[in-house]
Amino acid sequence: MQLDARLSRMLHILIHMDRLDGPMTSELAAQMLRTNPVVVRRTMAGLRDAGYVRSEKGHGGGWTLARPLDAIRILDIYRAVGEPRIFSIGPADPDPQCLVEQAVNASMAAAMQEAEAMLIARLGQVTLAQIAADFDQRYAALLATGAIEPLTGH
Amino acid sequence: MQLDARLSRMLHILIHMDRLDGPMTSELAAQMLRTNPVVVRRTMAGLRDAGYVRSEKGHGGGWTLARPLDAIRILDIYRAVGEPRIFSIGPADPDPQCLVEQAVNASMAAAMQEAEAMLIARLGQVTLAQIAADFDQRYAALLATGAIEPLTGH
DNA sequence: TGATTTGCAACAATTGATGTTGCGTGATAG
DNA sequence: CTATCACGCAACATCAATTGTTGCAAATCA
Repeated sequence: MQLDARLSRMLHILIHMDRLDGPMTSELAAQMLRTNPVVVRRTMAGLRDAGYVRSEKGHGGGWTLARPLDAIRILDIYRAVGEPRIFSIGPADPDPQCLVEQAVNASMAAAMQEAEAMLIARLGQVTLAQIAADFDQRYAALLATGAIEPLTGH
Repeated sequence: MQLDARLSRMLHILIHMDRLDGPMTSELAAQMLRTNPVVVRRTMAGLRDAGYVRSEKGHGGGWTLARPLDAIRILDIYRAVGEPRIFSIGPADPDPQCLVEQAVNASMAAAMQEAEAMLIARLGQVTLAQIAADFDQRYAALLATGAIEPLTGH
């Protein structure tokens, strides 16, 4: 498998959702993510169960934010999508008989747990509102250069 | 794919190689790793090219260490196996047009680069001799409990 | 009633490490 | 000199998890 993009995709969609008035359909989200509405529903299901978004069926239905962006941290979404595996490297056998292999695993696990703890801590410090603010800056900067027109979607 | 165990496997085998007098055949290494000699040769090829091991063909041939364990860091082996991808999570599109997605990517990349830098730093601080010393402690501890007999392979 | 939209199950596609087979090459023993 | 051993390498199969896709049921609203 290549990279697991579920977290990135959800962050992306949630910020768009915040800027949209009215619910966002899975169809629209899928277009933004260049994927399939089913993939959107499947991934978003975790966010709904965790209370970060709501879904409505039928006419005028779709997805809406259940909390403001400043009340959602990246870490919250990471957990809501099921805390996917962070590392693609790891031990051959997590609980080996061989004492050499046990020593190798212990050494690697210590280093990786430290790195993981740092990453988790970082994800807990950044809110989606901060990412949205970064977007606003990028948008304003592009406007200033004349590279894009005001009000032409992002 | 599940976990990429090439680094762990090579660390494991290199320490065994150090404790063995005479070359280690790919066949023996494969038994230790519960895999195939071809997998061993394929993965070990990088270590040979980087100068950490030597390989000899024919009768009495096999693999031997080219440096003492205290002159090999985990980081060296990580690089010798081709610096495999560390994270299994990542952006949907590494260079998106969408400014929202750019902001998301920037935020995630910053956190992940910090974690990666910490991991790399840790891997650069641990030598294989240190892991071997940890093994020796585990071995002595098991001997003391009477759980194993002296000189019965590990 | 019909159109819209989510919910969900089932299955195919994709990707990269890993597993496997086969053959060539070099080295050593006898 | 021949047989055996062991690496080198190419080619292909296997596996696992996300992603992609199809189909159908259920709910909502005009």
